[in-house]
Amino acid sequence: MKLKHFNLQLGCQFLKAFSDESRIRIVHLLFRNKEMCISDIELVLDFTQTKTSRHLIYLKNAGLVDSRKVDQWTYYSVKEEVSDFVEMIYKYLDKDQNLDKDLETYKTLYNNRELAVSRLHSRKWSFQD
Amino acid sequence: MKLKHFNLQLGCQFLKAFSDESRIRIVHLLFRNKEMCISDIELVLDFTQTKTSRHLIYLKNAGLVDSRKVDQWTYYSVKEEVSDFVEMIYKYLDKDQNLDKDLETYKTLYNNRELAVSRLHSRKWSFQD
DNA sequence: TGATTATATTCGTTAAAATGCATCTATAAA
DNA sequence: TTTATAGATGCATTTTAACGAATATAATCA
Repeated sequence: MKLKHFNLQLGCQFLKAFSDESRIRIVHLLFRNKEMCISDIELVLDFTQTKTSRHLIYLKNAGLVDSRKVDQWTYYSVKEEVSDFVEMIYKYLDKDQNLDKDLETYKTLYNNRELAVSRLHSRKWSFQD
Repeated sequence: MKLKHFNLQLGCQFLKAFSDESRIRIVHLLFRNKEMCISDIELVLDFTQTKTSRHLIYLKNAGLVDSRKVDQWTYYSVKEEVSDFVEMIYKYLDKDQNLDKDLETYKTLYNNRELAVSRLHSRKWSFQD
């Protein structure tokens, strides 16, 4: 954690963000896959668009994630300043298999090129060629 | 953490327990002072009786604390099986000074013999003598 | 036994959180 | 320019959480 002004309220805010199972699963995906857009998270976790978008905005307001816009997609990622905190949390939560299943689902969809990020990555390849 | 069956739901339950500032302060006191009764926690944190009792029952149901009855007092303590988890949490939260203030308040009241636990301890001394 | 003290619980209120449906906006593609 | 897609948001609903006041219970003490 490289946060300059850490206090009880902020810690409480972070922990509140992790008090919801949906958000735990979302942040886990972001943490393992670097960045993801709303529609891909929807697909992997089988959440509605509203639910997914709202949780990501919540996480952004809580100071846990960043976002960047690429064409019509908004890619979210875990903020660098809180990566220590997030890593600490998942050191414990990772013992659960359901989180692994989410990663498996992600991989399958990614390999089948059903995710928006697949296209982003192949675009990167063509830039590199 | 020496929990045999740790899973996402349990982790979520633990984190939910820490999503409330009052509970963060309560568990902090228990963690640092080994065990405390409701009335002492009330005094130190300036909480009402109802509020204090309910949060402790919440924490007990969540599997984070144990309780033992001594005369008319109920002493609560952090469960041994989750002490690793709790320690991890406070490794981050301890950066906040407000938690220190609570400990100071405890010490002052303790030294002034205004806490029920003071009497419990002096009873222990007399047993040892 | 009656009074006191510590804690739990019942009842009711208020606030916050989670979520869906429908809609709006922005961007890209046809 | 129309159409399609991604994402945000307004509105409404349901659930959950936090909390106080009053009361019940249990144990101690005079």
